[in-house]
Amino acid sequence: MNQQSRDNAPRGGDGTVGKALDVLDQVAGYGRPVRFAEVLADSPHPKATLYRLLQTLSSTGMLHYDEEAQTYTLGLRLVRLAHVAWRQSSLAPLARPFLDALSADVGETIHLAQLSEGQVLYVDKRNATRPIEMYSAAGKVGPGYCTGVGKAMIAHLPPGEQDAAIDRQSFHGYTPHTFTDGDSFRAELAAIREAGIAFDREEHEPGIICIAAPILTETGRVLGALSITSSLQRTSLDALSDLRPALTQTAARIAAAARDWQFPA
Amino acid sequence: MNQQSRDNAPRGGDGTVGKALDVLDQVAGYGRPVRFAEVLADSPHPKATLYRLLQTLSSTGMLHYDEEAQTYTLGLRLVRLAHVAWRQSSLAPLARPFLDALSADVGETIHLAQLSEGQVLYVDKRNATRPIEMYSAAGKVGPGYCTGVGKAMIAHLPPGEQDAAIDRQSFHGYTPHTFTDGDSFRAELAAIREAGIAFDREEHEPGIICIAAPILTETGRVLGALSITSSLQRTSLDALSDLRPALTQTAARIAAAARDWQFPA
DNA sequence: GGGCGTTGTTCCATTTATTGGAACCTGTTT
DNA sequence: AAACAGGTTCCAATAAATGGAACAACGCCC
Repeated sequence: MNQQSRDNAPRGGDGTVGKALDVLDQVAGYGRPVRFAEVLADSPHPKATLYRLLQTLSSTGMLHYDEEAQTYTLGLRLVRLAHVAWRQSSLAPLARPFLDALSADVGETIHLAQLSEGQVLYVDKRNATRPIEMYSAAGKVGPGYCTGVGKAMIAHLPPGEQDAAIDRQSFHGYTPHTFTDGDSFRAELAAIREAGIAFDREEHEPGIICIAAPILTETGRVLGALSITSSLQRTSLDALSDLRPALTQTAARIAAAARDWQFPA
Repeated sequence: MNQQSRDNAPRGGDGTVGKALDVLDQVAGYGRPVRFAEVLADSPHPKATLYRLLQTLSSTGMLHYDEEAQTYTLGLRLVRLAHVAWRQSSLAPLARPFLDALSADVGETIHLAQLSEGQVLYVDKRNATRPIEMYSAAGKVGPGYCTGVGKAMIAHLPPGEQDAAIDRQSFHGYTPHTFTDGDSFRAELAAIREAGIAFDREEHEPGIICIAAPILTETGRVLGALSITSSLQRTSLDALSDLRPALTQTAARIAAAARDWQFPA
């Protein structure tokens, strides 16, 4: 919620549908029921326009209007759609056994992420102590420019998409180590592409470091990224680097599984 | 997927946004990557219109277009939105402890459902043997007119919404016991409202029976429904009826929790 | 290798929906 | 009673969606 409002810059732009979906994102951003006036205050649209957008979204089931409380909440139609989206376009169901194996192997926190609108969407997670509840991890969003997984994915994007992704970054300085401008970030991306692996050197949270590898198809397309995260209190970047073989091997296995598993039809 | 294609009649209708969302539903309905021509074949829209609709949805991140395979899949933006929708407008997170208690108490399969567009959306589930994986249950959709939870919810809808919900039913005869027309269904609804409880007498699947109770606010608004399901091999409707107190008590507790838990803000 | 059907994409005048300023309700406060 | 804020409706100007048809890009069969 805090960093979401900072890094979210959806600007779907395109036509009426884009505007409607932006409103949807906005309502989602509150994370709680909201009244018309609240939405209006944060909206670029005039009153009547926003009113009808909300009405349209409600009548289509994407939003739910609570007449008692006069508030809008996200609709159940979204949950329905997302269930399909999850199984269909997320690596999580497929990668699960590989994550389990890696987790048992290295015993550190593991993230599986994909790129959504230039941001990092965590689709699965493993914790050292005990596995964290699955759905709570799915759907969490983080910045792309200062996380290991984000940098690993953006670094391996084709040039055009990479530029688009960089344009979407907000470059907020979370820590002294955060890249805060496009130029130094591009240099970092080049280094990552060279090395085939990305590090998070306390760029998002102080004391938190990680090593991340992209998950790529045979043709080099970015499917997602995998990371092993820890803290400086427990380990060091050098020590994390020792886990690189396990990490890249798991990433390769997930990529292979993704290739074999298109269309059971 | 099988019964989904039979009972799905979203017809969001309203304006351009409604059409776009219908296309989204359609793509979701395939449950796999689809090509343009496939979508076109099942679409009421002319080629050019559908083309731009898909383009718009892709550019907004609701759909993802795979250039390699030339296929459309649901986009990750949906997963992102749905995560919020799940926590915000689903009873599941709140009802979880009560479901656990009921499950431990009665030892039968338990469903927690909500009404979405006239259909039943299962938002949580407990199994007698061992708890089923949570997310796989969330998002599953079933018919409203031949499930215990569906009938319990529709029976307690205010008249206008009830009519709208009945209009959305497809009344497919799954079994000899299924209600297949609006009139007999309305009579059943009246009986359910009278009794305060609904039974599924093998109306959806042969041999499967259940007892279901609505979850209502103090003002009588339908929040969802709760059911205990079993099979005729293991028990009977009479035996299930004995569980009625446990069921209604749990439903009441969930309703109370929902009342207390609006806006922690 | 040249026709030829299939699939996907673009064009553009017509049609239709969206827009937003302003007026209008409705319940609440001073 | 009057002022007020949050909601809702109207309607002509405006911008977007529409879809028929023409166009491009393959792959396939002869």
